[in-house]
Amino acid sequence: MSIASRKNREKAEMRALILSAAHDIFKDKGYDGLNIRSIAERIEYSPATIYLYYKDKNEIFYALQYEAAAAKRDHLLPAASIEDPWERLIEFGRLYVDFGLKHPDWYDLLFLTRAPMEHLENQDCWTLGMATHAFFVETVEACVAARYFKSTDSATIAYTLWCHAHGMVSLFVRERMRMYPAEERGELAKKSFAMIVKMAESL
Amino acid sequence: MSIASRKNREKAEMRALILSAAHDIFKDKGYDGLNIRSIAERIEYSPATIYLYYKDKNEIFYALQYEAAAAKRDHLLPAASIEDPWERLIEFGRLYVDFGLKHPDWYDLLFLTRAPMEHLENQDCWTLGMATHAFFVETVEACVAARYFKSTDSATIAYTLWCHAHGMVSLFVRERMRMYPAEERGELAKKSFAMIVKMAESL
DNA sequence: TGAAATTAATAAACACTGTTCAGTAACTTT
DNA sequence: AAAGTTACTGAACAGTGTTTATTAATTTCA
Repeated sequence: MSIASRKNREKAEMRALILSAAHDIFKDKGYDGLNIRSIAERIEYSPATIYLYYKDKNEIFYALQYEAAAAKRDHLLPAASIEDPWERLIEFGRLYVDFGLKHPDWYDLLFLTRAPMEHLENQDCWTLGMATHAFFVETVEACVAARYFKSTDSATIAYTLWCHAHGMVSLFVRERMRMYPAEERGELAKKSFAMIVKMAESL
Repeated sequence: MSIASRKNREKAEMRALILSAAHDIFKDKGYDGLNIRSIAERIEYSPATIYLYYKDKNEIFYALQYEAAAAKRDHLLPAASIEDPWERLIEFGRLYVDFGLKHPDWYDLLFLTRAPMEHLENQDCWTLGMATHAFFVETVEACVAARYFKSTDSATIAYTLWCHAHGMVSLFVRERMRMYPAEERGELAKKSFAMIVKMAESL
C-alpha cells in the first residue's frame, strides 16, 4: 500500500497548498480579493483542479475559519495560566478585544461574515470556538464560585461581558465608529473596557 | 418650463419606483436575492435602464440604508417622549434591541454589512443615524446631569451601553449564538439587558 | 407642421464570479 | 505492452455588475 499512502499524502499536501494560497490571498487582498481563480493562479493550477480537493468555495472558507479560530485561541492562551479567576477574566477580555482590533479580518471571518452556517456545527472550527467559549464561561463560573460577584447567574454574566466586547470589536471592524475621530477610538475602547470591568465588580 | 418640470417629476418617480422594487425584493429575498436584473424584471424595464437613474448598485444600497435608518428612528421615537432621562434611556435601549431582533435585515444593512462606506458621511443615511445617536448621547448626558450616575464621562457611558446592545443584536443577527438553544436566546437577551441596566445603576 | 435635435430605453456585449464536464495526458495495474 | 485508473485542464454554463452602440420616442424650432 505504498503508492496508496503516497497518494493520500499528496492529496493532503495539495489541500494544504490550496489552503495556504487562500490564506495568503485573504491576508493580502482580504475577503473580497479571495476567489477560486486567484487561488488557482497562485498555485499554478487550473481553477477546475481546486474542485478535486475541495467540494466548493465554502469548504475552503470553513478551513480558513478554522485557522482564524486557532489564531484566536493562541492569542487568548496567555490568559489561561493566570491563577486568580478575576484577573484571568480581565486578561481574557483584554486579549479578546486586542485580537479583534489587531486582526479585523480574522475576527470578521469568525463573527461577522454572512456565511452558510447551516452545517458549521459539525465543523472543527465550531468545536474549537465552543471550547474557547467554554473556557470563558468556566472562568466566569470560577469568579462566581470565588464570590467575586453578588450575582450567581454566570451564564448571563458571561453573555453580557461577551456582548460588550463583541460590540466594541464589531463596531470597529465594520467601521461604524465614524462619529468618533479615528485617533480617539483606541482610547475610547480602553475607557469602555475599564468601565465594564468596574461595572462588573459591583455586579 | 412645464415639460422640464414634468420630466423632473418623472425622473423622481422612476427613482422611487426602482427603490420601491429594491425594497420589496430586499424584504422578500434578503440582501443576496437583490440584484440589478431582479429589480429590472420587477419594474418591467431592462437592466440598463436602472443605470439611467442610479449611478451604480451602491447608490441603491445607500438609499435602502436610508430607509433602514428611518425605520429605526421611527421605532425608537416613542422613547423620546419619556420625561425622566433614566427611564428614557432604558426604553431607548429596549427599543433599540427590539428593533434589531424584529428587523434583522434592516439592522444588518445599517451596522453589519461590509459596504463601501467611504462616502457614506455625506449620505443622508449617515446624517439620520448621527441624529439618532446624538439623541442617545444627549439622554445619557441628561442622566449624568441629573446625577443618575457617579461617573460623569457620558461619552464612555453611552459608548459602553451601545456596545452591549449592538453586541447582543449582532451576535443574534449573524447567528453566532448557536451554543445557546434557540428558545433560550430571547430570555437570555432580556436577562442581559436587565443586568446591564443594573450595572449602569451602580456606575 | 415637419425636419432636426435631444432624450429614453434597450439589446448585446464585456468582465467578472462559482462551478461543471468532456476530453486528454499521465500513471498504475496486470 | 495493453488495459484500466487517476489527475488535470480547456472550454463552457449560469449568474453577477456595468457599458455602449443603436433604436425609438419625444421635444424643439424654423
